[in-house]
Amino acid sequence: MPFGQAPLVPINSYRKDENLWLLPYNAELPLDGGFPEFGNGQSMEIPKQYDPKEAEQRHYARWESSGCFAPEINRNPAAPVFSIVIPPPNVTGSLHMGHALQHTMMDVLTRYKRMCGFRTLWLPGTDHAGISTQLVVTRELKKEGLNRLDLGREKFVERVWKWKNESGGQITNQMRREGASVDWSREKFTMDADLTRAVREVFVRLYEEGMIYRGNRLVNWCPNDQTVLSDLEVEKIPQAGKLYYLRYPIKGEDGHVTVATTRPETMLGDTAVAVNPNDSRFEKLVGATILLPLTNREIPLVADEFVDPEFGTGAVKITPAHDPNDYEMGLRHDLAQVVVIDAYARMTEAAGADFVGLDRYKAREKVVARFTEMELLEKVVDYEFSISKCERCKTVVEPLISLQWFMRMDRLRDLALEHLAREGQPRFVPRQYERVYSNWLENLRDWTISRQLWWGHQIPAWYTSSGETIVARSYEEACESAGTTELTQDPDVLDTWFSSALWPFSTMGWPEQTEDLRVFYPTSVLITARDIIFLWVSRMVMMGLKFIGQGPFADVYITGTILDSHGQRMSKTKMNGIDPLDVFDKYGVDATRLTLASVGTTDVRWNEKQVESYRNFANKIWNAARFALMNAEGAAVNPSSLNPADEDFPLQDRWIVSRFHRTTRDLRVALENYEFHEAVQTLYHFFWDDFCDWYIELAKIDVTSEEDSLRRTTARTRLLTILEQALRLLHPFMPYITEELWQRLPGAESNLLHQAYAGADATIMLAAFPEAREELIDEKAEWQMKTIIDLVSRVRNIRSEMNIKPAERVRVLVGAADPQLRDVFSASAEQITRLVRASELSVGGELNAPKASARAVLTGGAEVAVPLEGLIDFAQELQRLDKEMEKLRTEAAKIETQLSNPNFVQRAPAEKVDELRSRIADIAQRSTQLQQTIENLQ
RNA sequence: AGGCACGUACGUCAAUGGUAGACGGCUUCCCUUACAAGGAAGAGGUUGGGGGUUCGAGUCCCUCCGUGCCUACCA
Repeated sequence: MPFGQAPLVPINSYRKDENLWLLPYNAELPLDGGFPEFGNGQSMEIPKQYDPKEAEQRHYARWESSGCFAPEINRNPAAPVFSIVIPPPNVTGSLHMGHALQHTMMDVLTRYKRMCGFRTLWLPGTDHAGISTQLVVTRELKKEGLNRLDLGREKFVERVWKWKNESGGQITNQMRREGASVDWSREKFTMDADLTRAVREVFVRLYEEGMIYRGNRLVNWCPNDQTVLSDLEVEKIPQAGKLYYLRYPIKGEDGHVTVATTRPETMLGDTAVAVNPNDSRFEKLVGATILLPLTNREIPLVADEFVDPEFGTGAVKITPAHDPNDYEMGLRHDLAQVVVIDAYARMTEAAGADFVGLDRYKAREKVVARFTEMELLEKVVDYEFSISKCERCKTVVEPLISLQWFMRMDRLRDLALEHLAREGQPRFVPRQYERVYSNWLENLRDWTISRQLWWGHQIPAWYTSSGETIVARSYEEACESAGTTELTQDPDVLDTWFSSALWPFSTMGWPEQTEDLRVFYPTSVLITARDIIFLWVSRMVMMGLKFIGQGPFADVYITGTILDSHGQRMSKTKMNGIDPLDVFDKYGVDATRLTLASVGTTDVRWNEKQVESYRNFANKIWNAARFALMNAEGAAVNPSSLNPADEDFPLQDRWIVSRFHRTTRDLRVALENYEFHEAVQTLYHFFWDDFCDWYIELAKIDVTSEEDSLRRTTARTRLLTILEQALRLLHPFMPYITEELWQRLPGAESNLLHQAYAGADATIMLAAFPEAREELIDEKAEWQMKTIIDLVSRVRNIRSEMNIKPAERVRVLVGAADPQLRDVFSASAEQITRLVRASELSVGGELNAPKASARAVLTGGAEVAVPLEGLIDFAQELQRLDKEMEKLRTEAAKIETQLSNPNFVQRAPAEKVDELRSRIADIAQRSTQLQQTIENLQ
């Protein structure tokens, strides 16, 4: 069971008002029926604290089974398309922070576009992960005292499938917990029959075009995993080592040449010594013959530009069979390749009778000992260099000459570079990765695609008894082509990344020209981590261009990395990983998603406090909804109630509508530009600051009125409607809590769905994402509210600074010369009175306050006074006003400096200059009034 | 060795070249019937150092210092 049933936890048992209200549906989870029924419009008891587990258990199965995730839910044939293919996690994997991060972003976009009415597909699946999976099963066998050779290939592969079917893919259940709105009906696995078919098709076509070939090359070999590795699967690790200076005698002379090496044991396979042709020290020696110690071989001294005269002794030993550079040089000089190390990193017979069978490191000691005996070891110095290790098992890789399959990359590379140059695709976010990507492509070398494993796509090449190679789509086709059934298939499998490279189109049915391929390819965006730009992103681009003729995605978004709290990378070996499932349990999925969505493209340290604050935000949403629902009688969600053209539209309503549309606009822009952090900030502040702190407080008087009036119903309707709209904005980020609350709102029904989903079950995930209506962004209302907020804040500041107890009522006097301003204050007098806890609020043209008052000057020139007869400490008040004055002076000084600079006035945009002028005017007016106030006090 | 990124409040991070912000933490006050996982009011910054471009630089350029990451065929 992926997510266990959470027990009901008594809420906050220490609290005096502990409530044990139970939701009507606690006894049974509605997993079988429709969406839970909530009392539409009837008042109901709702817990004070949000329990995320409740909602998390309730909705996912419902969404999935009612087909909400599948693009078919969209009934609009002309709908625009949005598609993403998931970077397939390893089938052996379990969810880690990196997945959770990427999935959150993909889900946010997918849910957003779906609500916008797009035909939306997010296609899930897993990767067969060749080596990892084979190792997992091998370990399992080991516990039974078996190894894979005991079973044989066929049985072993069967066993891996069994493992895959039983234990693989736990990550898919974890993704359900995340709320990922992927279309499970299209789930793929890289070794599914149809994907295997695509793999073979690609292999055969590339082979036929000469882009796949088999040959002997020096490759990276892992002596532990017994397989070849591509360059990208090898990691270079700096390491303290030694540099050995070995003397090689020169034939026919007394002298010797000294070479420096980090790997003395390879000298047994040397077939030359090389020097730089321009190195005068060795000029006479080029062409000489060297007597290679410990062997009976004579080797030439050759000249090659590659040799750096500055390094070591200027003379280099050449071992073409065991070093990549030497290999290349060997080809240039037609040198013999003497293989002295085998696949198990042991010395071969060619290394000589004294060394055969020795491990490479034992052989090293022995070579060094012999050189010492013969007095041919000149010196040994400490030396730091990079050593190549197998990325997976950390064994030191051995360069070996081996018969493998390779893919020529030159033409594919050119396709990708052209795609970038001509169409600017893929577009990388952030931009700088474009260069990383293109630089890598430019230096691309052939790709070793065969692996000596059993688990994977076996190479579709067969050999006849006479050694002929047949590459075909199937055994049958191969037989036909060979004219015999006596064929042996190549035992190797393909690099896992070969099938991954085809993922964006193989998952959509290619090579068939399917409807999915036509509709959903190319995909809209790829969201992934930067470490697979080369391994995966570039290869998908090349394959997509080659086989479909179009790049696989328009945009590539590269996420940052989540580091641990000390700034270290999270890793299994370091045991410093944070398990996203633990975070879900502790703070809820929605809060975790908000945290993750706030991670941009740079690395961030994991900060649990951040999750906690978003958990609090979820609770805030819950309680705002709780308030609305507790006061919902007689009202229901009604979008047409938010038309400010209607009469009787109080300031707070005009204002919140304006803020809402501004928020919607900013949010949409942020999402379209992948500015997730910006999007979250925008939502957070709209909901908490605008909606909760001000709108609800201002609307409270009407909404909670005892009397059943039209005014009350209207206020309630608007509150519910704004809330409903806000939940829609939040939904892509916080799918669970928004659905949970939405389902409870009276009037939240199928008529709110986007028209593309007409007829579907009512769910917020199919509700229309709000449109930003510019004409409803009301600058005047926002300015008016700003003055009210300013007034309220000033009075509160006075109360706080004067130590007036919260319970104590004060008189508040406002003087405003501007009649419009007076109207604004008067119209909202009731609300202001409540917010500043005043006994009385009077608004007049000028301020007639007793001397013993605390005062403040507002933006726009209004003044406010709080009479504090007997309470006021004049010295303290003076200090407070001085501080205020100081603030104004500092600000004024800054602006003055700018305005007094003739260059600024001349060259800055007029708009900017005007802005500063009006600000300075406002400050000047306030300063004058403040100064007057201060003088009156003295 | 090259390349890229980063360095901003006590912490973690934001800021199309135009008034440096958020969240957490901290101080003071408040269990005010949506929410103490809350409310109100505050304190806290020469944006790593130095130079330059610009009317104006956290932002662009140079340089130095620190920190990460990636690429590379110096034995």
